[in-house]
Amino acid sequence: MSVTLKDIAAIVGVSESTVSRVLNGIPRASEKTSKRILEVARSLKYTPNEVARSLAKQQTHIIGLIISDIYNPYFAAVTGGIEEIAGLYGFNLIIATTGGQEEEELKYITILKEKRVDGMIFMSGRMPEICEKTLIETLIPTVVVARQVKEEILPSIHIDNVSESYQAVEYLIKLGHRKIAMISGDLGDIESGYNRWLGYKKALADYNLPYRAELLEQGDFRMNSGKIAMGKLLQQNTVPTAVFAASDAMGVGAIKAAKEAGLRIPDDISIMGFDNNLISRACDPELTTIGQPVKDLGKNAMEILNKVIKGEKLEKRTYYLPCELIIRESTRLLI
Amino acid sequence: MSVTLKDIAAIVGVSESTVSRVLNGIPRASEKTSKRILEVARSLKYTPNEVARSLAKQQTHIIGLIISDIYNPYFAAVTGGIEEIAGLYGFNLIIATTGGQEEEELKYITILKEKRVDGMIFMSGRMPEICEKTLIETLIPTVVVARQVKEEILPSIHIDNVSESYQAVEYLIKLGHRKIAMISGDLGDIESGYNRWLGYKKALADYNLPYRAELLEQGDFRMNSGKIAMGKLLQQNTVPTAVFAASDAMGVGAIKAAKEAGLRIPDDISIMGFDNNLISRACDPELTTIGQPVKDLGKNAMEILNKVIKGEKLEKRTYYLPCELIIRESTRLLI
DNA sequence: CTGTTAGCGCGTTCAA
DNA sequence: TTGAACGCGCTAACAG
Repeated sequence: MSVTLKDIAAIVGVSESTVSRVLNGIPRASEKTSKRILEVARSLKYTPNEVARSLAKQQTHIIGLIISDIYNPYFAAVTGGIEEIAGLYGFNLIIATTGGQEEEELKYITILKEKRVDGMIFMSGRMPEICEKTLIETLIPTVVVARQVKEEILPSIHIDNVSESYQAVEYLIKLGHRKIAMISGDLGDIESGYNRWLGYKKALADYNLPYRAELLEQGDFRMNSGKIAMGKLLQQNTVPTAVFAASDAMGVGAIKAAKEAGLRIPDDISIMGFDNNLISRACDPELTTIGQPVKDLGKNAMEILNKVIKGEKLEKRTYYLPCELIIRESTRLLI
Repeated sequence: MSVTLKDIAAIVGVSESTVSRVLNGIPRASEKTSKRILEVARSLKYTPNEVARSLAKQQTHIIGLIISDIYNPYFAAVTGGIEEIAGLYGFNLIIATTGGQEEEELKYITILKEKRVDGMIFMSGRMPEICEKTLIETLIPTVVVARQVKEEILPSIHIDNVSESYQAVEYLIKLGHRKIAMISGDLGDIESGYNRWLGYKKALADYNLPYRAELLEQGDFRMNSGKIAMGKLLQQNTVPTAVFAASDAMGVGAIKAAKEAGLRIPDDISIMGFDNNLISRACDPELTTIGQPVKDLGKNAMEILNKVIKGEKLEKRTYYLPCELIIRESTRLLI
């Protein structure tokens, strides 16, 4: 097939190990043979066989990423962040998409283990117990992204929805708003629903603003529900001067409704949306952003994973994305 | 480390080769030992070492994907398509993003060769000669996506921009439109610019509609340029009843301008955009689509690559995505 | 400074 | 039906 160490050794008239050392830049071989070896290697277009090397060194320099869906821009962004940092540390990325199906997830955990990846990152909508158990059993360094883990064994990283939502609302308050409405998602969704609402409530409390039930509308994170919710908000007595939506999609919906009602944005009303990276960037590339982009979630995950692989001790098992705010100013979302 | 064939062999009291055969389902070994081997393997949670297997069999079951940017939903979609089909054939995907930089591209071609991937898919904004040359030299089965290749060596697959643009315009014509404007991209861009414009022109000609220079405006594929272009189109004498934009982003921009001018869509004017998957889906998940999704580009690429890997002969070197139309009806893009 | 030897874990003849 | 032996390509420990 392709040229090997042996071939080079034969031509130069030395042993394989000498060639290996020279090619790996290991301490001083005699300059003469060293030079000759490099020459021959180049002229033969020698390409080291990483598979053989992996077998010998028991490490593949490959990270396995288990993800539910790459079409989703949110996941794509995180994936990009992971790849970026992985490259920095000399890792390549194998991606495995599961469609969020447990069966597929288990299948890929096995495949990645067979491939002897150096580490894994698991990011899915849910974190089935069986998957967590299987991941732990592989003994392969693994980091879980954005899901609460049962056991405190696998390190995980999350977006701190409470704190970020808090800061978004705080931002509005500091702009002078007093009547701030919220379009939340399903409050049964602990992270994106309940916790974002919690942050909203906390911010109001801390700034001594009354929490008014009529200023809360629930949606389903999708655009149309935001539009409907906004419609309701506009029809009641206390019309808000600002609205905070739990997803950017709902934020866009809210903008739609507001404009249809003849309101100007942001002159008449400010609308802010929690960035899920689904819409904002696509709709307006010029959009100003505050805080860190979603891809940092991936970057951080990979940084943590790298530490685990290197055997460094982690300060904690549960990390939160150390960011200010992942939102965009709705005023720029105008279409 | 982990349990190997040898371990199992020792316990059962047979040779490694027997274990290997049984575990690989190779012809009949005596049922008794066979069963015992499987038992032991399971109880020891034996996981075959794919790295060793790769070395022995000289195939890794890995496909390398070289891509400029995973954040771009267009590339993400193609990637998803590739992964989907790759999985079907038992391949895993290593992704390498290059930011479109030649240097990085060359670097990754080398890395993937070292990793002895079974095949590669190259998809970038451009196709530098040096990259093409390097790809060919690797002797690894490779398929190029969406770029014209110099040599007729590497098989490639493209979107047929002329034909699709033609069909988009034809669609509008069949809806009864006679004054159809086009917002093109940079005509210096052969594929997305010139060819889409060409399809537009051809369709008009085939249906005996006059080509009017004043109905053509150029943009830069981005939303804002579409808005500006639309503004100009609306200020002249012959106001079009339909507009075809060379990108969905420009289509959205056109919609913006039209609405600001007080036009209702699609009642007053129809707007259609060439789908680049950048905006449409994000802005309106309910959007009706015509034709095949972008991800099919990836699917097809992987199907072709698989044939090459299997050693099947290809009927041709240059493929076109066998689709009708990759567009979306602008009327649903309304925001 | 360099060669020898011994793996890494598995697949695959070729005999037995 | 099964086992022994060798090879895949490279690394690493130990002599020399």
